[in-house]
Amino acid sequence: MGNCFSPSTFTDSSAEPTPTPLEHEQTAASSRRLSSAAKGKERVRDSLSRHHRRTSSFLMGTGPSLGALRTYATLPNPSTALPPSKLLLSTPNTIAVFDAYPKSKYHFLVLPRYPFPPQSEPDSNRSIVPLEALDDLKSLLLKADRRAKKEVLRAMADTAREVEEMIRDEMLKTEGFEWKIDVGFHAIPSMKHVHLHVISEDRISPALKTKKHHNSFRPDLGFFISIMEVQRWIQDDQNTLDRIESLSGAQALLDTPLTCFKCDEPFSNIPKLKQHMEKEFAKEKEIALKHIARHGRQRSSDEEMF
DNA sequence: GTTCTAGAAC
DNA sequence: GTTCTAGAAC
Repeated sequence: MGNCFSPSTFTDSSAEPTPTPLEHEQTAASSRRLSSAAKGKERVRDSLSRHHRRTSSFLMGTGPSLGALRTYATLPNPSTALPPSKLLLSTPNTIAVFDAYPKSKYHFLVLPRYPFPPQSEPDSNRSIVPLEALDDLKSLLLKADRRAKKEVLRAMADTAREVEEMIRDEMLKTEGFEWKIDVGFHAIPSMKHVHLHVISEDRISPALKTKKHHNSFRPDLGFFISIMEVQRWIQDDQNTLDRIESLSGAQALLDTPLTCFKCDEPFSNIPKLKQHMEKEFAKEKEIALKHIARHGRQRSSDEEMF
């Protein structure tokens, strides 16, 4: 696997800079300003409607960054269309991609593909869910039938497990020990197309810059929802509308005061928290490496991981 | 989702 | 004076 897996390459896979033709348009417009008042008004109107189209496309998640996942998920052949710097793996029903702005040392997204064929015929172009049901978790809960929900979530969970194994291999290679990995959804995502985060539990990354970043991945807060919890909702037939209401109410959780989610220590700003997370990781690594030196392994064979 | 930046916090 | 956050723009 080599360094194609290393977090440092994540930054290479980050989204292309947003093209900004606005400046050019304005220059061209101003050079013609005196030629004709009527044409001038026309240009202003054009420019305004272009601006509106662009703004609304961002809000609808079809812009260059907010709509990227939908583009990936609907590719007929992701492994030829996407470079290895973006695509980790693909199956008939799912793909796993590098998060363009990883919030930990390892951070991937698992997406259901569309069309999403039934497991019985993986090569068919038939989809057991409409595309609208794959907009986000809420849409999946509302617009897919129970059987399809379970199938989509199971396919995503299976791929997430595969991604976890790859991450653990890499952890062992680069740090000499393995640490926890979280698998879950954001209650309120900002990118279109339902995506499952597979993220190592260290929160050490240059792209983690704000309180909201940190809070949105806290495993204990409620904004980050483990896939096992979502699968329980469906398995136990819990009221879908109640679950969706709880998702919508999660926005306020992001304003929770900054504390280390491992030891609860409060911090007055992000740089201080980031320093602390480095220390937490160093401490965890030291303990794990000592344990391995003593026992020849990180966990005993009859013990559950973590 | 990120970037940019004004002004709050220090 | 510098650091940092939060809100608007994209």
